[in-house]
Amino acid sequence: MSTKTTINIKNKFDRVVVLVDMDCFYCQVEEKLNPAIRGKPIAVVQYNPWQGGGIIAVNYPARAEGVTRHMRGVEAKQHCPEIELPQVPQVRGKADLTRYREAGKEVADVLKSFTPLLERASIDEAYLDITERVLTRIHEMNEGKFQLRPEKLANTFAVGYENIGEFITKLSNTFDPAGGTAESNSQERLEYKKSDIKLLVGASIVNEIRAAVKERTGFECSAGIAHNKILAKLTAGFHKPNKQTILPINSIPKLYETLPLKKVKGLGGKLGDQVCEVLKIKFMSELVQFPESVLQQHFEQRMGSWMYLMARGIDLEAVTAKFHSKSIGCCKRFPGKNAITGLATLHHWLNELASEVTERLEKDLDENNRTAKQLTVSYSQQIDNVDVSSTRSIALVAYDAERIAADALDAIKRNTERFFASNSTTALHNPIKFLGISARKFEPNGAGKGGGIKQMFQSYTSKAANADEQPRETERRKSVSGETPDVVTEIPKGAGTSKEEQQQIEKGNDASNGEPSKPKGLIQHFLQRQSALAPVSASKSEETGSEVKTTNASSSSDASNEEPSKPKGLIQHFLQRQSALAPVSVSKSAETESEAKTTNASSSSEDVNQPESKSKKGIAQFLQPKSAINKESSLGSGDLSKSPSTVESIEPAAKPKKGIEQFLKSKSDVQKETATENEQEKEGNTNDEAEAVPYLDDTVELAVPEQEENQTPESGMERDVQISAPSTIHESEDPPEEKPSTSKASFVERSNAATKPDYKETYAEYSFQVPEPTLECPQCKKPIPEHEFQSHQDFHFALSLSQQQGDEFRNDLKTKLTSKSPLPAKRTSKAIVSAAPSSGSSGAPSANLSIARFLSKVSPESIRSSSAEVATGSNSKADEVPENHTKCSDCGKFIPLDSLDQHNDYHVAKRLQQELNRLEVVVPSQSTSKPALVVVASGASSSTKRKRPANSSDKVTSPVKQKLKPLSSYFTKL
DNA sequence: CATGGCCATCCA
DNA sequence: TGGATGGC
Repeated sequence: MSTKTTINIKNKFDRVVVLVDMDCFYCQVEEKLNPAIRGKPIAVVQYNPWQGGGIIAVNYPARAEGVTRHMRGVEAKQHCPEIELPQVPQVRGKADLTRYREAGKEVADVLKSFTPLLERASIDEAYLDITERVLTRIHEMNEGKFQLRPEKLANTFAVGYENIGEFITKLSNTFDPAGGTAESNSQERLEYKKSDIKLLVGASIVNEIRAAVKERTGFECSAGIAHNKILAKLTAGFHKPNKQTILPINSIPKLYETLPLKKVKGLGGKLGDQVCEVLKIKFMSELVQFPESVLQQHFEQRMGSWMYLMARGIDLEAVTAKFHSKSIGCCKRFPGKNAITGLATLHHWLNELASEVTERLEKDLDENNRTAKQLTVSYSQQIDNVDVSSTRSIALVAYDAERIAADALDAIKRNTERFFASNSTTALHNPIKFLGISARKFEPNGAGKGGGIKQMFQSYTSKAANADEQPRETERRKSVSGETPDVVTEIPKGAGTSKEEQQQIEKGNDASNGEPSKPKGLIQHFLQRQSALAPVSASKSEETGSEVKTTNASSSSDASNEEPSKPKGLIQHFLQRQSALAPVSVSKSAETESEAKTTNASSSSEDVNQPESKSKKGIAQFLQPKSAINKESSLGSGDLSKSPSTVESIEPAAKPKKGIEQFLKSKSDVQKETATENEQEKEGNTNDEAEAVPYLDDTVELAVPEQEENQTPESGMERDVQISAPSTIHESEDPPEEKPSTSKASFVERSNAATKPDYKETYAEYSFQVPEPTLECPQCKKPIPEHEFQSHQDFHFALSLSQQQGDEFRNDLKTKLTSKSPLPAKRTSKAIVSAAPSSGSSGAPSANLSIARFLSKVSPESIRSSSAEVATGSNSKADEVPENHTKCSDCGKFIPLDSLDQHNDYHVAKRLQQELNRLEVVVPSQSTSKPALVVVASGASSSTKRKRPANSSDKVTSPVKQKLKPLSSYFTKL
C-alpha cells in the first residue's frame, strides 16, 4: 500500500494530464478585491511593519521591474516606486489566508466542472486528467460535431516548436506520403503521434477550461499539458502568464538536454543535490544512462525506479480525485526576540492558533461533513542555540478552541523535559520559536445521513475522497456558486444514459458554443484517422459517466488495466502489439500497484470498441502499409530511446546530437561513460550557523511574573480593541469587501495606532526589548540594523546587477520585436520547415483562404473530387501522370490515389499552420477586463504585416508575437 | 533575527 | 508515530 496510485505502464503516454497554475494568484485575488489597483505592479506582503513586509506574491508588471518574492516591501519600492503592496489580512495576530483559500476553491469548483478527476495540489494549482474528455472530443470530431479551429488553440505553445502551427505540421507529416518513407513511420512513432494528438485536442479543452475560469472567477491561469503530472507541472512554467503549453513526447529528449535535474519536482532539494553529486550529472538527459538498479542502490528503491522512469519521460502517478486537503492547520514563527519565553505567551498563541483552526474546522465540517480526529502539535525551541523541533499527535475530541489549546499545551509540557525554568512556574526553560497545530485524520460524519454509501473503495484516501465525492445537502444549502449548472450538465451523463444520449447532450452544449455540426473539414478527417488509432471505448464512456456522481469506484475496480477479454479487432491487435512492445523495464512496484488502484483515469484506452466502421476503414487503410513493420525486436529499455527516427524527425540532421545519442544508447552501453565535465560547483554549504542572538532568558520573566499571569491577553484586551477601535480609523482606502462582522482585520495594527497597548507590552517577555543599534546605509541612507548591514549591502549589489540584466533583457526584446518580419528563426524551426515538403505551397497560394472557411466548409470529398478534376481535366499536364496517381492541386505532386486522403490532410494541416502563424494573439495586459483570449486572424491583405486591433492603446494591449525563447532561457535565473 | 504559512509525502 | 524534506 505504498500510498501512491499508479497507472499501468502500458498507458504511460495515454493520459492527458493538465496542471493548471494560477498566475501570481494572491495578486490576482487582491486585484479583484480592489479594482483600483488593477493593471498596476503589485506585490502582496504580509506583516507590513518590518521593512515593508515580506513579499509572497508578485504580479507580472512588478516582475518586469525586477521585483521578486523574498524581497521586503521596502526593497520592492526601490525597484518599482509605483508598486502597490496589498497586505495579507491579519487576524489574531497572524496572517490569515482565508481570502485566498476561498478564491482557490472558487477556481477549483470551475475546474471540477470539467472533470471529476481533479487533484488539488495547492491553494492555486490543480492537476486534471482530461483523458476522457479528449477521447470524447476526438469522437465528436470524427462525427463532425467539433472542429479544431485555430482559435481553439490560441495562446497554446508546444515545447520544441516555435509555435503551435509547427507542431501541427509535424504531426501531419506522418500522413504525408511524400514526407517520409513509409518505413520510417514506425509503429511506436505512430503511437506517439496518436498520444500527442491527444495533447493537441486536450489543449483545445484546456483553453476552454481556462476561459471558463476567467469568465466565472475573473482569474487567469497558465497550464501545462502532458502525459503525466511531473511533466505537466514542468511544462506549465514554460509560457506564462495566461498561456498554455503542450509537451509532445518527441520533445522530451531535447528538453531534457538543457533541463537541470533540479528543476524537476521532487529533485529540487537535497535529494537533487545528492543525485547530481553522486552521479556527477546536472541535466535530466544524463540520467538516462544509469540502470535502474544503480539508481535504486544509491537513492532507495522507490526513488530509483521513479528516477529511472522519469529519465524516460515516464511518471506513472495517477491523478487522483482530491478536492479537500487532508489536514487543516496553522502555525506561526516567533523568530529572534519574538521567541516565546513565558507560559502566558505560549498559552496566548496556542489559543490564537486553536481559534483559527477551530474556525476553519467548523467551516469544513459544515461544507464537507467530516470531522478531524487527530491533532498534531508542533513547535520548536531553541536549545543551546540550536533549534529543536518536535511534533506530538493527540486525539482531537472536540472542535473547541480552548480545549484544543489546553490539550496542545499539555502535550508540549509532557514532551518537554525541563519545560519551566528552574524555580519558575511561568518562565520557559527554552524559548519557543515556532508553534503550529494541525488537524488531520478526517472521518466522514453521520453514516446515517445517507452519506455512508459505499464509495469506500474509492481510493486509498477513502475517507478524504469520500468526503469529496459527496455533494451533500449541506453543500447544496450553502449553494456553492457555479457548481449547480455544471452538475446539471453532468448528471445526465452519469445517470445511466446511453452513449448516444450523452452525445446529444454534448452536442447541445457545443451548439450553444456556436459550433455548428457541419460537414467535416479536412483537418477533422486528418484527426479522425488519428483518433481511429486512439479508440474510444464504449465502456470507457460509461465509466466517465458513472464516476461523475456516485463513484468511479465500481468502474475503477474493473477498469484496472488488465486487458478486457473482448473481441479483438484489428486495432486492438495493433495496440496490443504496441503495448507488448512497451519496453521499459517496469519497476515492480509500478506493476503490482497498478492493478488494484488504477483510477478510471488511467484511461486504459486499449479497450477498443470503436464501432465506427468508416474510421476502421480509415485505420486499416492507413495502417496497412506501415503496421507491417513489426518491430518486436529492439529496444531493451527506454521508451524514448527506442525511436531514433522519431527523435531525428524533430530536427533532421544538424544538431549536436550528442545528447540525443546519449539518450538513445541503451543503459548498459553508456554506463561506462561517466559524465563529461563535473560541475563541481563548490557550493559551499552555506553553513553559517546563525550567530545566535541572545534572547531574553528566564530571569527576565521572573522579574514580573504576576502581572503577566493575571492579565491574559485575550480576556480583556481583544474586546477592548474591538470596541474602541472601530473599523474606521485608518482604513481610509476602500474597505476590503469583507463581512462587516469581522472587524478584526488587523487589530494589532489598529491597536497600535490607537495607542492601545499591544498585548506584548503587558508581557514580561516583551517588556525588556532593546532597540538594536543601526548603521546608515551609504547607498540608500537608511538606518540598517547592525546585524543586517552586510546583507543589506549585498542587496544593493544584487539590485544593481539585476537591473543591469533587466535592461539587457529589455533591449534584447526590443530588437527582436522591431526586426519583426521574418522572425529570427531558430535553427530548429528551419530544420522543421525544411523537413516539410514545402515545395510549392508554402508561400502565397493559400494566403487568401480563410482557414475557418476552409476548414468548416470544404469537405474531403470536394477536395478529392477537385483534385481529381485537376488530374484528369485540361489543367493537368497530360504527359506523365503515373498509373493510379493523381496530381495534387496544391503542390503539383503526383500522389498515389490511395493515399490522396492523407496527402490532402497534410495540406490542410499545413494551411492551418500558416494561418496560425499569422495569428496575432492579443494578450490583455495583466488581467484587464478584456476577454482572455482574443485571436485576430490577419486577412490576406495583411499577410506580411502584423495588425493591431483598431483601438489598441499600447498601454492596454500589446500584441505579442508567438515566440521564441530558447528553452534554456527558462532555467536561467535572474 | 526575518519569507511565512501552508500543505503533502516519505522513511525509519 | 515523528522527523525530515519538498514545494507553493
